[in-house]
Amino acid sequence: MPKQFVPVEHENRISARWEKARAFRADPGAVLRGERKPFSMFIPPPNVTGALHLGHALNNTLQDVLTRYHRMAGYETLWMPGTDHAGIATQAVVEKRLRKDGELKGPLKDADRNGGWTREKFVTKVQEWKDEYEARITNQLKAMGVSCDFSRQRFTMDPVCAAAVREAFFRLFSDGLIYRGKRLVNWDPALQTAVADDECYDEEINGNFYYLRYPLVHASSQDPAIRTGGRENVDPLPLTWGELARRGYPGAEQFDSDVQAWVTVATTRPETYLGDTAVAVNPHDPRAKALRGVFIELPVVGRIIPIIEDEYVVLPREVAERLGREDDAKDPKSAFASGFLKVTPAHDQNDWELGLRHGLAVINVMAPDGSISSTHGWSDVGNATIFVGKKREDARKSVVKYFEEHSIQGSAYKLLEQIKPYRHSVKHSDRSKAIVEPYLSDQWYVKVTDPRMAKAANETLAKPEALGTGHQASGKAEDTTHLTFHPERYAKTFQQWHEGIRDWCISRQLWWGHRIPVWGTKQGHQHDLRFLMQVREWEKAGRVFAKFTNDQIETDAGAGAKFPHYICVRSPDDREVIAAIEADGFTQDPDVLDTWFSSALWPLSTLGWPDAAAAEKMLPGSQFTGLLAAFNPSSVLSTAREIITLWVSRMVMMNRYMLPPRAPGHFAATWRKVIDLNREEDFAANSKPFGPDPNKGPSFSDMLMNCVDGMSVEATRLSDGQKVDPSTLFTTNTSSKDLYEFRIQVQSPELVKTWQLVEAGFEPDFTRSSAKASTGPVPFRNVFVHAVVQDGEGKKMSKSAGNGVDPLDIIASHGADAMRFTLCQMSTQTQDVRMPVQVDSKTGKNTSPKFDLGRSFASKLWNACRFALTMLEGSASASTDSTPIDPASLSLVDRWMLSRLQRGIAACEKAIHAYEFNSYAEACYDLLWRDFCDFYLEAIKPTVAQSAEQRAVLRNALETIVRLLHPMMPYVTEAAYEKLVALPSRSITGLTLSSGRASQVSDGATPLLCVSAWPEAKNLIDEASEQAVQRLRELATTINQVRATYNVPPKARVTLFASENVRTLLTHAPKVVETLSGLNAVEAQGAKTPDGPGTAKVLFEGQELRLTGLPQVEASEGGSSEKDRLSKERAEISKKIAVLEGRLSNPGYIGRAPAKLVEETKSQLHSAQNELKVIDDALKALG
RNA sequence: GGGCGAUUAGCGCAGUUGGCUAGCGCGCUUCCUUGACAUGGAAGAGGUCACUGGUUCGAGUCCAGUAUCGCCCA
Repeated sequence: MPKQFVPVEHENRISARWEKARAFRADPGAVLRGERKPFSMFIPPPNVTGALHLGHALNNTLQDVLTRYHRMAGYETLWMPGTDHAGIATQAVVEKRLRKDGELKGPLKDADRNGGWTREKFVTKVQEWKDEYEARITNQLKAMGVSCDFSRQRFTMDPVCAAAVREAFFRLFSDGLIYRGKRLVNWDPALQTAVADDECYDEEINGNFYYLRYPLVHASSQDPAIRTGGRENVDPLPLTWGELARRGYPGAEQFDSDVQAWVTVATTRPETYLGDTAVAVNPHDPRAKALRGVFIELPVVGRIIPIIEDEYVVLPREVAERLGREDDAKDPKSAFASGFLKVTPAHDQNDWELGLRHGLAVINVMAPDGSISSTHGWSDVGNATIFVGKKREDARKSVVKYFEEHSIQGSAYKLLEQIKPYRHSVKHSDRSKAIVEPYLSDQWYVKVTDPRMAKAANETLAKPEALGTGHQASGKAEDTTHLTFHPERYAKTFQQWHEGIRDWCISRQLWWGHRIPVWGTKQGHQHDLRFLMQVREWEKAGRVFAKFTNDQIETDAGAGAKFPHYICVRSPDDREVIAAIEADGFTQDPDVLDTWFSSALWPLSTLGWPDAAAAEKMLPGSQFTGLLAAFNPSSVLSTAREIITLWVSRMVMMNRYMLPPRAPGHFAATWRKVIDLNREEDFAANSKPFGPDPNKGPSFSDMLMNCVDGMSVEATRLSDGQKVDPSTLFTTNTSSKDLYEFRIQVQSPELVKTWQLVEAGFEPDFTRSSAKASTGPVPFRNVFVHAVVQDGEGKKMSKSAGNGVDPLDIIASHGADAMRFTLCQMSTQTQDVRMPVQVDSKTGKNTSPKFDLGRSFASKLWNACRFALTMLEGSASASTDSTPIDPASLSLVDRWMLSRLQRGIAACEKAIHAYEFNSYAEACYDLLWRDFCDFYLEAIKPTVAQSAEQRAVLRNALETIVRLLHPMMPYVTEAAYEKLVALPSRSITGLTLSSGRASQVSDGATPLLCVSAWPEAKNLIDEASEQAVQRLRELATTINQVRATYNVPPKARVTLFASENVRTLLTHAPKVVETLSGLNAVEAQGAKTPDGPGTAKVLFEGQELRLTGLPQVEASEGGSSEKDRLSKERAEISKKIAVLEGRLSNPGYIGRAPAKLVEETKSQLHSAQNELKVIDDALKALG
């Protein structure tokens, strides 16, 4: 074996072995035939926007630990890999790259200015980017050593995923859960698309509060102009300060009574005043009463708008204080507030809501690029054309300038009262960095506020008492509708998210993504009646779903109904429908779906939903059959905190909505298949028996004729929808030949193996409408939320901050195992973990000293193997005995080692089941380093060459440790296993190291560890041995302390004079302490025990032993350092005695503490007092 | 604004139903290139467990409040 473990010499080679053996390929049949329990996970698909970072490395390491552990523990494991198309992010980076290369000029979607970029051409370009990064990400994952089933890798825009998106959209649309809505959205004026909240970030900017004076006028609320926001036929009369004073307006007297009065609004965005449709005042404001029924004439625009009262308006601080409203006065905004709020429903979220409450008009004054525009919903422009066409920033300057240069009519009061600097946080778009504009636009929404969505998601948190946890063996009723969070507290985040959820805007004005499968017409389109009747027919056949604002199409359409129509087309391949509706003037919606729409379907689409057979046709050579039944619900989802709201929620809603409820047991309750009895092969195939054993299984027709218990079968003739008695089919009666849909209802899943249904071509029934309730399974039973990796200062790692660490750099410098061990080791239950970042002076790359720990640990394992191998190889021929060794026949240290192994196995299992990865790492560390290397290897050195039994224990112990470590450190353990497995072995009763599936799943070389079994131990715990070894190690430490005190050279041997009691202990472990503490002999203590220079007293368990053969140092020197040591020890013991005495003198303690504890305290005190006495004697002897 | 987390040795962190004389790794000091491993070994220094109260025989641990830092959602 080479002296060092050099990761690069093994990693690729071992990866290739795994790949060749197809070691990570999941077999749904093994689950559905009941051979193995399933363990499945869906990878949170990384964005193809960029390469993986350390956060990914952490998450994927933890997932791999879970996967590899369960694979070894005998589960059929599927870890589904894949990537996400990340619509807006990827489009933005590709646009940026094209601009940088000079290939793209002007706005992408502006055909006249973009240099000939069409949608198709651009998508091809993005596809290239995606291919590049998908490959890069896959390579990174493989370099990390993860055991994904790469043969099933998916991409959210591949044909299989696209089919799922299409079907899900169609169903939601048909069920009324997708609608078109006009709302304020976060608008990115640079990319010209709606963006989600999570695609925005807040950043503080230096802005201003502008104080604008709005002149008051008389008007009537009956005036149509006010309701519509127009100004026609209105000739408003100015309202003067004199009038306001008479109305009781505080402070009105200080102005000339014949001057037109005004109110001052404070705003950070003066340019939006063009779209104001009201001014709001707090009803508690003393000025509010006097303003009732008063109107405002917007300068330049001339629009007449009302003054409304709403509690939302912040009171100015001095007003709030005068009113005694302390909470209001504390609001930092109150320092800037004028008490009057301009209301622009089309350009501010809060104003939008105010507008809804007060029924205000909504006037959009901007174009999609953020410039002021009179063609996007603004008609009463008046004299404000001077602002039209200006960009937001320019418009702001112009408006301010105008207000500064103009005054209230007939007075010297400027329209601009003042400007105050104001620092405030503003939403920016993640992708373009542009300031987000709240923008009124038509978008598609999923009605997640419907109980079938949000409520159904929250219902998963209520844990049914009777059901077990997710991983229980089948046979009992299994819980498929409950979700458990780890750590538990995140359930609250999940729950509160759904309680406050708003409908989900799913349309994005992008080119990269799933095109929305809806065709629409413009308002006023004239339809042909016969065409509309045809649409109805297609709708009945499930090929389209049409939405009309009025459902009376037969009558209205003929009269040329004037409302927008939308038609959702179910299949992208339905050329007939698409051609017909396009001929009628329908065009497909240009927008694409939010990326999360396809991500939400990830647990479905990756498993071939909705149609496994169709998916297999799309990808020749692929296998989707049975995947969904076997692996959904999956076992656990491992993800980051912010993902709970973004992704977890949506997957839960979709899975529950789209999938049929599960039968008690594990699989679907209803199974469906369409058979064409016209076709000879269908008839023949389905008349035969089926199942894993063609000779034994019930025949298909038996099943159909209700001959199998626990099932009921119904058949429907598709041509006319008639129910048919299944027992009349599959005869030679030619009249029965037709297309039939068979539905099998499984009542007792134990009686019929799901696999038989799958093999017979049945699928869980996904066609049944789920419109009434969501009762389907959760997509995963557990959600594990991992910590966020930060840098040493607690800052988020990011490229721009330059504090990111690239996993590939760490793999190159330390090895994948070292990285993985370190990540596990630091993965605690807290929210954040810190990773101090340093720049490597040699490579200039970011790294962290934390990874040294992992490298040392891998190295330790390698060297332990090397030593063990020299011991085992040298004497390999000595024993060919194959009978298991009885642990009782073994030596003390061997029994101790076995006992530690059993505890180590249990500790690892407990930690992994609890998602406590740091505990798992720690358990491995202690077992390998502290127990196996520090003690066991040292302890057996004198005897192992002579003892075949001890060599067997050594080999078994090492192999156990290698197996325990494998999920965390797959490469070094696999490499070590290659060496170990070549040696003959002899088993030990109670310790099982099974070869698992290594004989079936192989690359033809030595058996692979990754498909071998997790170690099992029983009846190996040996308290007595553990106690004895504890004593031995303490004795060795004590002697070493004395040696250090007297500066005994390491090679020098000393002699121990010990009591009978101690010598008995030592004989149980011959030469162990001798080796650990450099003793040349152990003698009986007695009258002849040497004393004086060259000797020292050793205090052990309250006894005084003696060491001789120490260097003849100056008595004073050795004595004084020994005195220092003893004094210190005395102080500690005294302190301990004080504590223990204090405790025992407390009557409450004696009375209330458990008796066992009190006894323990007493004996502790006793031995402490004993030790103190010995120390005092020793000190006295030293003078 | 709502929710959550953190605060323990110079640094990074454990400490899961209260029993602790508070541990681990790195770093630091002294010594050792002993035959698996210097990516190692032996010995050692270093802490009022953020603060203030409370519950309890007993609090790093439970409760209330304060401070600081951070995250998520608005």
